[in-house]
Order: sequence, then C-alpha cells, then structure tokens
Amino acid sequence: MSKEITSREKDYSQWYNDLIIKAGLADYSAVRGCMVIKPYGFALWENMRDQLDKRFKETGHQNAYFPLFIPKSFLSKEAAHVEGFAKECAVVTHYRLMNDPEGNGIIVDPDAKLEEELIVRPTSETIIWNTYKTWIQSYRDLPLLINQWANVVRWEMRTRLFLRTTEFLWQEGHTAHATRQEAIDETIQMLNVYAEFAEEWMAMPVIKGVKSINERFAGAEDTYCIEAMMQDGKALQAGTSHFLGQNFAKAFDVKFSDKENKLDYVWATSWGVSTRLIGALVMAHSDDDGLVLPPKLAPIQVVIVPIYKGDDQKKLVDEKVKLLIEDFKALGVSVKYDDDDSRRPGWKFAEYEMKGVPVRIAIGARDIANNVAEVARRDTKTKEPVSLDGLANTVYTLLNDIQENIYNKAKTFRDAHITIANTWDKFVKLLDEKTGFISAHWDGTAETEEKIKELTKATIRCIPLNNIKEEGKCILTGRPSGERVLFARAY
RNA sequence: CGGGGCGUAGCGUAGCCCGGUCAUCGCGCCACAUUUGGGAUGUGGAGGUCGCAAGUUCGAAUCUUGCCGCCCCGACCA
Repeated sequence: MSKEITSREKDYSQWYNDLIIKAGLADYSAVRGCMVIKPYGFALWENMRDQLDKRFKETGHQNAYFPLFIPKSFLSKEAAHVEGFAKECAVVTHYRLMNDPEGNGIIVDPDAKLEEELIVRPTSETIIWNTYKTWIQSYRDLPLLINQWANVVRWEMRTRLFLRTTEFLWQEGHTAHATRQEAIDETIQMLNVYAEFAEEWMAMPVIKGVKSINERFAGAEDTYCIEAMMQDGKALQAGTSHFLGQNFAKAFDVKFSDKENKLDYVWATSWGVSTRLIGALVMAHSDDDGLVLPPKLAPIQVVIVPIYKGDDQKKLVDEKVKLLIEDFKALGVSVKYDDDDSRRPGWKFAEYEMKGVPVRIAIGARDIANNVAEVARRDTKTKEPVSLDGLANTVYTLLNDIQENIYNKAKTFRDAHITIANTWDKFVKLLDEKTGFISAHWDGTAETEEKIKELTKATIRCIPLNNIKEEGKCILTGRPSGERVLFARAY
C-alpha cells in the first residue's frame, strides 16, 4: 500500500488534502497559497466548464475577455465594492527589473514606477462597467449578456486547495438590462442554471436562497446563492448570482435612452462559479478509498483492466476489448484501456479507485471463455460478472444509475442534517454535536447575525427561496421573526 | 496577524535532549529474472549542499543566534 489517505473520521481536512494530492488533482506550488492544477484535475474542470458554457450560451450569453489589470482608481468608484475587496488585492507598482548594482541578483528598477498602480483583478465589475459605458447608449443595446472565463487573484489570509486559493479560475457573467425586473429575472435565471448544474451534473443537492446583508456581495443589492452541504456537515457556497441594481451603472455613468427618449441608468447583474466547485465535488461524494466522481463529469467514465498470462492471452483480451471500446465510443462514453504491462491489476484497481473512475471492467481469458467481464462500480464498491453481450449498453445504464445513486446518497445525508431549532440551547448543541444546517428564526438584524457568529462561528447561509412564511421568535433575541433561515458553519 | 507543527534522497521518515564510522529505514526510481483475478518477489544499482547564513568547537544534521519557507487551527473570503 503505497498511497494511504487519512480517514475522514480521523481528520476530515487532512483527508481532503490527502485526497486532492494523491488522486492527482492538484499540487502545492512554489508560491504561497497558489496551486498547480494537474492534468486530471484540469480535465475535471474542463468538463464542468464545457457544460456550464453550453448552458450560458443556451441562455443567450456570449463570451468575451477583459484585461487582467484594473487601474487602481476604478476600484474606488463603487464605495461598497472597494470596501469589500481593498484588503485582498495584489497591486502592480512597477513594470521592469534590473540587475542589482550591488550584485545581489535582480531587483525592481526604481525608475520603472507606474504612474497609476494596477490592481490584479479580484473580480471584473469595474473594468467591465468602464467598458460598458462605451457600448451602451440606447435600449437597442440592451440586454447586454456577457460572460468571461478568467483567472482572478484574491490575497486571502488563509488558503485551502481548490476551496480558497490566492489565484483561482472562474467564470463571471456581467449583464446589463433596461429594467429592474429584467435584471432580477436574469439573476434568478442564472441561479437556476447553477442549481441545475450542481444537481444534475455534479450530483450535489443545493439549496437556493438569498444572502443576508452581512453576507452580500460588495456592491450588490441582493446576492442569491446555492449552498451545498459537505460530508462533515459544513456548508459550502457553491455559486452566487448578484442583482447589482444601478450601483455600477451610477458609479461608471452608464445611461441609456429608452423608447420615450428618457435617460436612465441601466440595471445590472453578475454571477460566478469557480474551481471551488472541484473542492465541493470532492467533499460531497468521496470516501476513505479516494475520489468518487459523478459519471457525467468524470474525465474517465470507464476503465478496462486486462488480466492475462502470456502474450497469447493478452492478444485474446486485446481483441475483445477493441470491439468493446468501439461500442463505448458509439455511446459517447469515455473509456480508458489500461494495458500498461509495468503495473499489476491490483495496483490499477487501487489507483482507479483513488481517482474515482465510476466503472471498472476487468477482463481475462477465463471471462472470455465464460462470455462475461467483471464490472465493478466505484460508488458502492461492488462487483459482479456481466455478460459480454451488450456489455457497453449495460454499463451505460449503470453509469446513469451511479449518477443517480450518488445524488440520492448526498441528498439523503443533506436532508438528514437539516434540523429545526427553536431554542438557543438546542441550536448550540446541534451545531456542535450533529452539525449540518440549522433552520431557525432570526430577527432580521445584522447585529444579531454578528452576535451568533461570534458565539458559535455559524453564519446565515441563506434565506431559502422556497421558504414557508411562519411566525416565530428569534433564536437569540426572542424578537419576532416572519420566517426561518438556515444557519451553518461554513467553508 | 495570533496559536500549533514541520524543514534530512522524488515522497514519507530515524537520528537531534547526551556533538565524534549516523547519514537510518520504507516507498518510489534504474537493470535483469520470475510474475500478472486486489497496491508482486528476488538480486544488483543510482540518488543527500541534513532549509539558508553566521557562530561555538579539533570536530556540527545534532549546540547557539538570525533569517527563509511550507503545512495545520483561527480571524477574512468564491
């Protein structure tokens, strides 16, 4: 056993780190807080990206690309925005290096100071709205529906692989609309795109909701989010969609003439998901033997391992597998035939379990004689002989079953860990002992939310969109409340 | 920035307290052979400025001082 990972029970966060490294998703880098995304991890991201991109285009958006650098002055044009991001910006002050006259390698050339410093984008609202000013004059220019795939930098104090790195990859949609309602509709539409993607592709149930004022995006009027529950009961914000009102239009003076030739500021949204989703995927489904990937996103959906003694048997297996691979390709299933002779089958079994490949097929001379292959599924770790006749079709169905099964498993866990609390004692006890989300009444004030965070480290994850109105008393202050909100400790 | 841990071969480690054949072991790597249905075995081999720098000493991985880096926990956040 060359690759042991820490068990979830022993140390959940160590388990997570071990898994990322040992499954080959990412590596630590020479730069603090920055990671290298390895080919297997990037393949996973590409699959997520491609699917999301398709959905963005289906909903009328186009991709574009805006600069990495933002003039420092842009950031301060929207007051709440600068307040939210100023503390975590990387700043470019010079544009040239030179040899140290004292011979200590290379130094920053003091003569190469920039007139105005450039910020490495932590998000692109400002540079984009500065551009939109020149693109929008009339209602005929609206709606403007743009997305960009990019990297951003946020100088976080503490980082965690995929969940919070200094640099990360994401997409950010930035749209402009003629009316308030249209912008709100867009915000909700994209929230729904995210939720459907999380549930149908990542097999990860999410709760759609709206953020409290404390948790709102810097510069937004409303922040909508999808919240997922990890296996340790902590919450992970998996995506956000912001209704920006006219805040950025006013900050960057973006006005349009409507049909009656009246001037008004445009209405805006922005929405994003990031490589954090990979962290969510890992923590939602994986186990102590490694990753468990949903078939719809797995870079390798099926791996075939040949079992043989000698060249004759190998040749026999090769011939069968060649036909099988054609069947899989016809069904659009990504399949890998691992006939690397330098690794033994047992090694391969363990390796592909670590990498979360949903289905493994082992096939040898004995199987061929019996017209079967051994089919093993990663999610349940069960295996059974399956007829070679129509094997690809059988496995295709199995992949769908696995997708459904891991979703159901995650949902059962999630639902079992959403608990109602009506007293402060129960609230605290649930947080510490049962973990998960707690549905409780809150008096609606930022002070109470702050106080609860201070006392328990739990925050309001969201006010669920499908909330039932219900009179009650705030869990902390006893003041009246009109609906329950979800509290949890979060990543 | 506070608290904790760590830095010895590609990875993981022993040695450090008590300076002197102490650079240990496992995995991995290379070659050959036998193997191949759950992380193979044997034989041989390669690989190390003991994080960096000063100091103490006849002698430092080991003691002293300074510096650097990384990881974990917390505050901040997608």
